[in-house]
Amino acid sequence: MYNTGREAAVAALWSEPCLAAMVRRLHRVVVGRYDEALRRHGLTVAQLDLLMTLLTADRALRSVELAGALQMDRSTLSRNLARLRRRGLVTGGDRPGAAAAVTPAGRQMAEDAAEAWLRAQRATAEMLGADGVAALDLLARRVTTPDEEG
Amino acid sequence: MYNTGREAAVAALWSEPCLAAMVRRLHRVVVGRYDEALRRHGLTVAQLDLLMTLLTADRALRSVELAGALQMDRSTLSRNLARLRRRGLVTGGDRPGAAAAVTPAGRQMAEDAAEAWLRAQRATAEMLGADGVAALDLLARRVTTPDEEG
DNA sequence: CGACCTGTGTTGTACATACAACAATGCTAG
DNA sequence: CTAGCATTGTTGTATGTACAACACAGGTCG
Repeated sequence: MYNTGREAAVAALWSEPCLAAMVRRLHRVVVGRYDEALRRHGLTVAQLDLLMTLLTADRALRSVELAGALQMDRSTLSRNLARLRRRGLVTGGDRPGAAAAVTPAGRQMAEDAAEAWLRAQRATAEMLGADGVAALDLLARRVTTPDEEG
Repeated sequence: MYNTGREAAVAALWSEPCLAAMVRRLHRVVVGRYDEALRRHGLTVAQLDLLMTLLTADRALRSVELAGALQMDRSTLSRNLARLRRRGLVTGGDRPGAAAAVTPAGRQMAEDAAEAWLRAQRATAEMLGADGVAALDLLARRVTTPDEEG
């Protein structure tokens, strides 16, 4: 008999829940909550994440390092950074070798959004449950590439 | 002393890892893997998910039901569906009350992609580990709204 | 029968994301 | 000092996502 691979794969596709589908659903639900909470502060959770990554880094980061830290594509980071730059929330990072930095205005924006962020953080933790938060921690570690810097 | 809320929130923002940031990172890494595996078959994992949701549903679904099942916005589903419709992979779902259905071509596309999907599924399971997969299962359940149909 | 309302799908706009291709920078070798 | 070259940032294009606002049924009530 001629088969195997394909038919087994088709059977699995029909019967096994797709891990990516689970991740996408989780993403829509969780990110949606944060974005809703942050909306009136004029930030998305993606933008806040970028700002906080820069603010809490132990040194100034170039674009490529920031992209590596966040495990996102250079081009994605370039556009995210450009949006914040246009609004005066970050400077630099727009030339090879130039580090990016959060401006005082950017820091102010982040701090002004802290309360809304914390409400979303708490509400989400409650939705997920303590074991859910632990599960997410585990997954985040599993997908995080150890940064190779010294 | 005057404070509390705001300063505590700012302190938390600086010290607590953001759950949404973890979810976003997980999303980028996992979905990226599936999309890469599926690319040469002309499908994204989002599209495959949509097709399989329709194919495995126990009855024909209208757009609003499909959006509910996937917990995504009506407008998002409308565009995703429109892309597949333009390629002849689904029909219907374009008028209030009209159910959407996968065409034979759409089904063929999904089945042709099954092996690539399964490779990504297995590789991802290995990356996450058995406990990671269980963790993701738990999270998916926690964010899934029980559909209220009867 | 016709005028509303309600629910459903689409469209305008904006953001997040990635791949491919391009541009700009800086280093290195000659 | 200049010509390559590798690295890094941007841009073109496409998808996925959501909110607001609009368009389009279908049902109800007068």
